[in-house]
Amino acid sequence: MTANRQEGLDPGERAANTAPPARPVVRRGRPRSDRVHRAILDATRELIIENGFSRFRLEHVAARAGVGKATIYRRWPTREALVLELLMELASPHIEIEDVGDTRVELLAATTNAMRALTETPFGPVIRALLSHIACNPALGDPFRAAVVQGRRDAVAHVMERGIARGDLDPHADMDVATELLVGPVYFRLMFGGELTLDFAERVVDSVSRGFSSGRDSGAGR
Amino acid sequence: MTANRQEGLDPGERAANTAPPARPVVRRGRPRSDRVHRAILDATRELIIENGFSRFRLEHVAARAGVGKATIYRRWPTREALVLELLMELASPHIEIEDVGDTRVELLAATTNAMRALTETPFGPVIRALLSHIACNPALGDPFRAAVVQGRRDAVAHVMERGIARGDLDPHADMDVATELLVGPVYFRLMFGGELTLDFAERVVDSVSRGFSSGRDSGAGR
DNA sequence: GAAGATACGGTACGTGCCGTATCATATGCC
DNA sequence: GGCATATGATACGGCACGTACCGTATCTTC
Repeated sequence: MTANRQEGLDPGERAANTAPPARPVVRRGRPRSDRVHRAILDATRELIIENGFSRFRLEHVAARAGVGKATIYRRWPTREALVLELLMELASPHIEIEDVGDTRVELLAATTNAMRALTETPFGPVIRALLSHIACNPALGDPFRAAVVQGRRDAVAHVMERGIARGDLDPHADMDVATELLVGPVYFRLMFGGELTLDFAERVVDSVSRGFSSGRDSGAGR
Repeated sequence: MTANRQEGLDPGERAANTAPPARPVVRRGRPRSDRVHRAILDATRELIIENGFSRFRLEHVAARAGVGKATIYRRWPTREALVLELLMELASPHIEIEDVGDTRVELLAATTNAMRALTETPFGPVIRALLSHIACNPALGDPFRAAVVQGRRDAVAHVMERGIARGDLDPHADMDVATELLVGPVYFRLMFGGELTLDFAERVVDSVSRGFSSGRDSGAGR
């Protein structure tokens, strides 16, 4: 997420594209300060956690970061763009699921990774404050979904494939809803209350693995 | 709005509680107009759906409802309180799950009720806009959880009990995470993208019912 | 039926923050 | 050393906030 803020003066070249715009190799004049960049992102994180997004003011960011307002606007066109960069930065470390050769452990990791990111890192308070905007504002939601959510889906899909290859999972297990089943409950509790504990994660994973159905033929099974 | 016995309580005194701001029954002077109350809530619903919560302006509500701004502030202390009342009003019709004698149908109803409320009624856009506030602001979240979320939990619990009694569900099926498993995926997709279709609901319910595990002993099962 | 109390639609006001513009100064590259 | 750009500061018009008043309308109480 670093090293791409090059608004404005860049001649013609960059359409709003997915690829991080190649920074022009030669750049005359005073270079932008990495210290300023970090200070702004840090202040953004702190203030969102303290006040939520609705009371999040760029003027407060500038004040806390010890920076002029214009310096922020020079780097990010909107406050959504600023917050998106923060969100990506915080989310990226908690996506991947290591192959440890044990399907249950890996399924559990899908749930606990999401859970611990929410409970033990600043990602939790930040995304909590941004849920509505991710859901309502495509400028924030679309890039977030493309990167973070899709990353999680891919990670879960790999776990499922490995589990099926090992014979631990039903080959007909529904990959298309696996992420929803493993991670959805965590976000449900984030929004609507309830403990986010290891015990909860284990119950979720066990239920998803074994299912609710009795052995009988009638009723809940397909 | 229901009459509510409040004796000598000052009308401005009431905390933001589950009940609408009920006035003392005996009240001198001109009474508050129910027509105005409705017009404000209707305008609120329309404007949130049209513009989302972030561009939701009380001045627009006043204009569309044909009402003075002060009239809104006289009834609700903050715009969150106003929107909370709307939210409660919209949520209540989609909670209960009828006993139809068929466990799968009832489990499916737990998921589709939540889903259809989000896709086919104004509840969807409204709660989407309020997710952050519900997650972050106890003044909004606590009453919502107490009424709506707990109501859903109870409904799901009854479905589970009936399913167990019928022999369709494993008596050890984990009630404590059932709501999360059946409804969590729906809210996950509301926030993070993906279709909210009947097919999706059926996949969720079938997966929860049958589980991912193969018949084998190793791996994913408990 | 009169008097008092409160709600009503409307308007004006001070405040806070937005996003932009423009300073003088600082800092790095040639 | 000179140039180009970044930086912190400040000022600006604009919008919506939340409050405080109007004059009027509609109830209850006497």
